[in-house]
Amino acid sequence: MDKKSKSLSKNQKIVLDFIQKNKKPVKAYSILSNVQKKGINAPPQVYRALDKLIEIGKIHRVESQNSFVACKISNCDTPHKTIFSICNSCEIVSEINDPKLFKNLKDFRDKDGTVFDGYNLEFFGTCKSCKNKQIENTKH
Amino acid sequence: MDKKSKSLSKNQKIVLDFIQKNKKPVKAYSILSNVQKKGINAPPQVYRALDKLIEIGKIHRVESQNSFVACKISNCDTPHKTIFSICNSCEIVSEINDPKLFKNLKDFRDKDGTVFDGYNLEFFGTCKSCKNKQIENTKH
DNA sequence: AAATTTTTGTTATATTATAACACTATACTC
DNA sequence: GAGTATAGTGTTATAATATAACAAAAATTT
Ligand SMILES: [Zn+2]
Ligand SMILES: [Zn+2]
Ligand SMILES: [Zn+2]
Ligand SMILES: [Zn+2]
Repeated sequence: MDKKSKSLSKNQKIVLDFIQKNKKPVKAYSILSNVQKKGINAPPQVYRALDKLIEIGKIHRVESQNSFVACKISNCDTPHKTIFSICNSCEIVSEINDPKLFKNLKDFRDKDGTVFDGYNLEFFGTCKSCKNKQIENTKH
Repeated sequence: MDKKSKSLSKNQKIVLDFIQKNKKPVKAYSILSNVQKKGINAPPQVYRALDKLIEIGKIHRVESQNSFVACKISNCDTPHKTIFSICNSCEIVSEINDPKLFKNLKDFRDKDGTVFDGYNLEFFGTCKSCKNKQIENTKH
């Protein structure tokens, strides 16, 4: 029985459910205030659930934002092998599923020949929607 | 006159000097406590200097550690194009200078064709020194 | 020298995350 | 199924990281 098929605890379900409902990444204290009606009262309850959900790969942490987002890649059952694109303007985050890039990163060795267990890659730019808005604004 | 050749202010010099003296990344409040004797009294003074030093590429932020490290790549004059290897055990950080990987990341486009301004890549593993220590320990 | 921009110093506060402890639920083992 | 180990819960307090806001000084530009 692998990690993924183990059933989640009550708090883990509540937190995961809230993260999955959001298109954008969410912050820990935003999660907290949104799930208080479900009986989660304090930060440690949220952070514990987050830790577990990250460990089993259901969510990822967006390091540059201190935020958390649901995994969008069905077979992403491990944590710490993540690639995101992040819009500098609207802060929307997309998980990137690019086989060639995966391979490049998986095969990477440093000068010593050290193999790495995991990685996190975050690309920064302006998303299509924000770019269009900027063009709109310069027209007027 | 490019950003790099502009001379640094007093506080910027103090903070950069301290970061460069350290082999490992340093935390903001560790910087603060270590430079108080030089007349830097409060967090904003440190964070402002850090922001500027990051902007001009003299230092980088290690996102997964909330820490700051001097740039080790002479021609790394832009921020936000960074690759690090990080030891899970001793937390030592090395900036990676790998032309092939640079090219892969520079050339990456998402499905939309969006071009990215920058990226941050952090590899996680066990450094050679820590791996050797682990082997030592299993011997006894 | 006046105006603008950058940097400084300071106080207060916001945001993010964990320590510690007592207790409960679930899973595992014999 | 009783005993035991493991994982999860609830709670309070506090640690660690980062920024807002404002007034003053210094450096740079015009
Ligand atoms: Zn994923
Ligand atoms: Zn956007
Ligand atoms: Zn660098
Ligand atoms: Zn190490």
